Amino acid sequence: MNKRQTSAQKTKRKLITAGLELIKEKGFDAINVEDITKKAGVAKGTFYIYFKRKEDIVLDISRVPFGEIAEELEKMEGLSITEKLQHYFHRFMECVESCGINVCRQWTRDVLDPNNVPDTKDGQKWNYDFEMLKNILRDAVLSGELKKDTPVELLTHIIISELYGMMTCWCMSDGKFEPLEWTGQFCRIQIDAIFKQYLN
Amino acid sequence: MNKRQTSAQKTKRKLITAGLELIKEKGFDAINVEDITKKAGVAKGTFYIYFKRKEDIVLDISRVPFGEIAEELEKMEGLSITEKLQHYFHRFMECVESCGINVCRQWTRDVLDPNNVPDTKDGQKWNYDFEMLKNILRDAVLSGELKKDTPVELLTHIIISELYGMMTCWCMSDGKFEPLEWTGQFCRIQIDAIFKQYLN
DNA sequence: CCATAATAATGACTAAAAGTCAATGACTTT
DNA sequence: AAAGTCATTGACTTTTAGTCATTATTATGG
Repeated sequence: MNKRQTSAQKTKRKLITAGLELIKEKGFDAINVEDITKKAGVAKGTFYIYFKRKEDIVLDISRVPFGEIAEELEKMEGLSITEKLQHYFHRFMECVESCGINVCRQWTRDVLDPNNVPDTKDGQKWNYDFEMLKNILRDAVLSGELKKDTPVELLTHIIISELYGMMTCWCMSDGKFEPLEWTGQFCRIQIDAIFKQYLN
Repeated sequence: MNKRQTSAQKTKRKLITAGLELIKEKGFDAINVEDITKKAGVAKGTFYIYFKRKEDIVLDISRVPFGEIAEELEKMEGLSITEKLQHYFHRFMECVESCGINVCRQWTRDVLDPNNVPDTKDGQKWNYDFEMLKNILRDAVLSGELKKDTPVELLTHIIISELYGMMTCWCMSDGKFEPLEWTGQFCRIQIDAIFKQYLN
């Protein structure tokens, strides 16, 4: 990587860091693009080199922690499908907690309309949770862990629905409960109920 | 009700109708306040007599169908708690479908931050689903249908999380599945799993 | 090492639209 | 019928997202 690419990466990182801090503290609607660039120590126009629209920075902010979980899950070996999902739920809510309610709010707002989510370099929508979870379920079908007639696509939607449901509800309630307590108490039950009929 | 009040009510209804049609068709972000007032046949300023902010109209738009369900549920007699909730899930998704994806998207965006949700005349936040569901669960505890140590508040959050999870997921997937099929296939399972340990 | 090309960064500027408010006149009250 | 109330208006202000011609910096190649 040459000097130019390094400094460009550095600038983007400065924007993401500044954005994260400001959104966490004040909320997305309460700040403007210039607040972010001032905090990052760059000019306003620079923001639009790295992000097409103001909202787009939130996807990059959350891609850092949430992207890690997806990688973890893909690497994981020797666990049952339900154990894998329980782990995923737990880590997801850990990220929700660490990102904070304002970031989660705006993130959810963004992904509600996939047309507003820009493709990344590798041509995937941010919401690659979906493809990743679907692959894991499909593998479980192929390996015989799940029955052949398992409706993989629908089940994937249900898992996503559980994850984003928890997050949405947490935001709506203004953070009235502990995400991790929640997953601890109910994830197992929900996942077991969903998969019961499809486990071999 | 005198002539003034009647005409004011009529104007508000015109705005809500115009707003619903435009948002359904084009999406909330793609229209502006003047589009709505033009369609309703009033001046721009009139909008701000009835709604503090542009977003606020969406809450009134969705309050019509979703408010009805809450009333239905409160009136319902002679049903078990799980039957009541199944009915609620079903009706909720019926409303989701009839409102259409653009309205649901903006509605979800709005309620994600309760601070942005204005109180209604009766001093309640829009999200009175929560209070209503909590009351139903509390009644079930009092009547002995549910155990005394049922964590009513937490269970209410979980039900809300299931409802809004389905809706969020539907919006995220750009309407890739049928909400009613979904509830038909999975509601009973989810609700049974959640309540199993608390039923007497 | 210098000339030229390529790219990153700048910040003044434009455009769009949210939200305000003083003025108007239709309706209500006394 | 005079005074008062309140819904309505639309021109105006304000805010801010997003653009773009220009400048600064780094890479390239003869």
